[in-house]
Amino acid sequence: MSVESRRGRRKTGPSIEDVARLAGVSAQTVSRVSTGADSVRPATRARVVAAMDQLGYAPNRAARALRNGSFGTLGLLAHRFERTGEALTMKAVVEAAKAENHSVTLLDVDDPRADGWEHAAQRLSHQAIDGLVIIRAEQATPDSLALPAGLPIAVSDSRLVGYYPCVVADQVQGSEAAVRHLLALGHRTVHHLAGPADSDPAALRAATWQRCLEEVGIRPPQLWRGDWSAASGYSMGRQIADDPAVTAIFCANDEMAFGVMRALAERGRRVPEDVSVVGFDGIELSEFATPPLTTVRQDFHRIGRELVRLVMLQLQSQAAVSRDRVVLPTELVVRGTTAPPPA
Amino acid sequence: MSVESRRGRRKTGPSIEDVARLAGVSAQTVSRVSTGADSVRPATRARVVAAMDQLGYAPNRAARALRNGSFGTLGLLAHRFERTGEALTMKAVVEAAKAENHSVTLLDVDDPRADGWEHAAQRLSHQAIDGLVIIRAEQATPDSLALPAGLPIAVSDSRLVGYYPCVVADQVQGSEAAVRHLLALGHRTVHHLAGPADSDPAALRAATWQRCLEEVGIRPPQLWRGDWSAASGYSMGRQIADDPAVTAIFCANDEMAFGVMRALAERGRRVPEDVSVVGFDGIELSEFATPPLTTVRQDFHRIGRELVRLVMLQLQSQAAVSRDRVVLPTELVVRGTTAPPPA
DNA sequence: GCTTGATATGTTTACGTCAACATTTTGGCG
DNA sequence: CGCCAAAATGTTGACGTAAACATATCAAGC
Repeated sequence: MSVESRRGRRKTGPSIEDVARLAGVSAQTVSRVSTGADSVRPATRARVVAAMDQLGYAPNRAARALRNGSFGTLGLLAHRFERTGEALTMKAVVEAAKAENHSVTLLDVDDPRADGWEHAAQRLSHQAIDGLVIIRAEQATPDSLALPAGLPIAVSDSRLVGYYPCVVADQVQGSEAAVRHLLALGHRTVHHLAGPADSDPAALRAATWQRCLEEVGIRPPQLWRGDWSAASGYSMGRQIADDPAVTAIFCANDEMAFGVMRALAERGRRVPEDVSVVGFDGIELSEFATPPLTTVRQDFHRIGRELVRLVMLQLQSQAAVSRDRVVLPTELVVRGTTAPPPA
Repeated sequence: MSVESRRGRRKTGPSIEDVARLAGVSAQTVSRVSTGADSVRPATRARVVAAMDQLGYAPNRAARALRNGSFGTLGLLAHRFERTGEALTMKAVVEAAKAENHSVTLLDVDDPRADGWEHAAQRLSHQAIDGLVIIRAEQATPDSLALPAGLPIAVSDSRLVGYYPCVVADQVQGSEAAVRHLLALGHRTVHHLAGPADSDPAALRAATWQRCLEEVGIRPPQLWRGDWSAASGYSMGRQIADDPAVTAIFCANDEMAFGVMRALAERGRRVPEDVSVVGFDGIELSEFATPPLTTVRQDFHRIGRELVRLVMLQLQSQAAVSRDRVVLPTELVVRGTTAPPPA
């Protein structure tokens, strides 16, 4: 039968019927073999399997999804997932989902500012997904996401925390460790290069930095703000580097720390002899900066795994899952960019 | 009706029938509105749309896929897609697919060495995809991928090139530019830190490096081999740095260049005064290394777009697409890590 | 060999959608 | 007003699968 004759449909592979005919059994028996279930005599099973192999049969997922009402697919909503942290989380999500026999469909949001999230949410309902993982939905607010009711969801750091089951890294602990480490080295104050204002983790890191200083009676200096990119770190760094009073900079992520370090180098200020720098995230390259970057490591892999766990939990027990956050520890990794201030 | 009563299926949203009933039309009319097609009187259309909104109707994608024989989904097969190059390509693939109204499903391969690709290919046939994009399938060979016949495919740099429609960056041109740049600066020879032996792009870069040297009568020195990671660059770099004859290193990617530069710094060899370093890829952070890394930029975004284009081409015209490769230019970006050799 | 209870297999049906075909309504024109 | 083509809407059926139910086959005990 030609492709055209089939009412405009694209050709599909051999069906369960074809296998049944060849194996001399009913379609249902083939289905039983295919789902691995139930009681099928070994001889029959072998015949069916042989027929499957011969025809190159593979179950039609659309039909299965329609029949079962589930797709075996999780949606992954993110923007800028080419960033290291997002990419690592994503990787873990895919792995964890695979362990649960689910695949992952990427849902991109190009410009979250311009109603991108709404559009993504709109498209969502048209997607074939059983659950949704949202990572770093920075500009998204609970209202802006008109999510289908009953769709299992888990979110990572973002404003959505508290509205959905969520997984967060311990921003506070990590930021405290970073600031206190610098103070313990003898720095009179610590400057902060924050992430964008609409980012929840950025706000948390900045607030913690401020509190840590105030707790020891230091009035926090002017806060600098970047957009997570190394380029923004560089352009801010050029300004920061001109202030001789600056001896310690806590950057809200590693990329910006790279930018800052380049700016410092260009201004002839040595790291760590003249200025100490701390990053956040613990990306692979942070270890291979010159000198290696002191940073706060987040376990992105575990974040991804936990996100999937939360979604699968909702998927399996219809019951609602606690909206409390799962908090994962962070860890200060002291390397070569921090030292006591110049005498 | 309760969820349980529905024969164990998970609940699905309102169906086309529900909308039809509420709007007082037939299901087919709702379908027409939903597909945007055909002739529906404005008044009728409005009634249907209102009913859709009221019920929060969204077409069931599984049913649509079953009916149409297509899923509106592309598969993206990769391993280590947390790497910068892969992540950027992926991002472009998702964007381009979205422009074609397709979503992207991630297919991970954990350990390509141990029959990972076969498994991935196996799972593939169980996936609900209309086409497949393979990026950097390093260990995969055409034979190891028992891909469903007739599945539109496009591959990026890998051994699969030549077997499927493919998109590659111009490794040769980029590598030539890098090596010749170093020679032009006056270096007596150029060392090479290659990628893993089973990588096609790595082999191409190494071969081009070798040829460029031989063409000007230089006998290529020992080749060093890493695994793309910064850590491998570092450990190789520690050995390379001990050889005082080394004044120029062409690294097969930027991450390894970072590792090499840290190793050089630890050994007290200055970049670029004592040793020049060139990377490959042009990742964001390369610009913010200290000093900024001279590298060969690849347009990952364009690679991703082209991959999708090739798949969509096959999807639309049943005709087979040329298996010739689409070659995209690369560009040497000279920054701060290259200089004439020490006198 | 016959009954019985278990185990293996077959038959029917519905999942939600949309192409094809059938039917009704609309509007233009004599 | 009535006729007819064109436009709008309705009816039917099939896509491939698997649950529910129905039937057939089997092994064991008497």
